Amino acid sequence: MSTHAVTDSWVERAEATLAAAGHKRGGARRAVVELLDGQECALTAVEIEDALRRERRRVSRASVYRILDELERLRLVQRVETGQAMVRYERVCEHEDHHHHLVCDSCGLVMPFSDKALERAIDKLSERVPLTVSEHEIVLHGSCRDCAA
Amino acid sequence: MSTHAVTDSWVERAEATLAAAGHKRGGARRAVVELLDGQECALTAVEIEDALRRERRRVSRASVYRILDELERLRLVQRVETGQAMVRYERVCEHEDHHHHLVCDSCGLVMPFSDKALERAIDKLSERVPLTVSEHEIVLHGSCRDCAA
DNA sequence: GTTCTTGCAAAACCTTTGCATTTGA
DNA sequence: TCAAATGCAAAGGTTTTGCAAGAAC
Repeated sequence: MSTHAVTDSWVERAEATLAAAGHKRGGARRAVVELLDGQECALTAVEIEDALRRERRRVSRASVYRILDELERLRLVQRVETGQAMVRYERVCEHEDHHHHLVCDSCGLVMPFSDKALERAIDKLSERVPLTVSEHEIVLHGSCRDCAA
Repeated sequence: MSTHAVTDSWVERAEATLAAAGHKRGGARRAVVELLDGQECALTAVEIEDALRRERRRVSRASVYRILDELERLRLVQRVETGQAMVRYERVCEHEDHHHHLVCDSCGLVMPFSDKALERAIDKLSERVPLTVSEHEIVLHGSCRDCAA
């Protein structure tokens, strides 16, 4: 659903956006950006730190948070609130289809899904509401197949 | 949109459900339940504590959390995740129309909204997804009228 | 050389837990 | 009398911040 041919386009956009915003390059940020680019779904800061440690690219937790914060400000990543105490983050791809999340409340599994009818309903609705809507987030909670069994 | 004629029905249902679950009555819980019943939208634990202090019904923060936790377990209240660091809680009314939330990212204002087409889209979608869906949450982010001006 | 980046440790913040006391049935 | 409810203080877990050293431009 996400990483097809153009593996590096989001990374490239991220680098360009960061440079345009006056940032210098740094190893920690590069590691986080590259990791996020390879993910199908949203990760927590701790998961990011652990994944990087596993690939021997240790980055301090404070840096992970600072980097995510900056990427979010530049709209390169977005937060995903799943009601699981820790915030999750995932890259934002222009042109690629927008997805939302399914959360298994029993084991914590998070999966992406997308639905055109839902997006249409949201778009129409967004025009009739007392808010200039910039983003929306939809989370479905329940039991995944393993847990429901 | 919410509190019309039957002001006390949710409070009564809450009392009955709590009693049926083997709970005794207590002043702190009664204060929280009555406060929630008068709200149009979701509050955080701290907001609840402050509101109760203002009406001279001081309840310790630990009790507020314990009470909300129990009310949530009994499905009398539900959590609302708005991406604002603190979890919000609001009462759950059967038969009353289900609503979702608009969040102003600049001032933090939270408003309810509801939309039939959106609910239909969610219901249909819920059948086609690899999760037995029990709940869903929709949050629209943007700028409220005051902040967009 | 100046500014951004990073790590470490400490702080801040929200939420939960342990324990002793009070209260309800 | 027994179980539940409550307050207080302490602990837990996530996220943020201060500061100094290092890297980029």
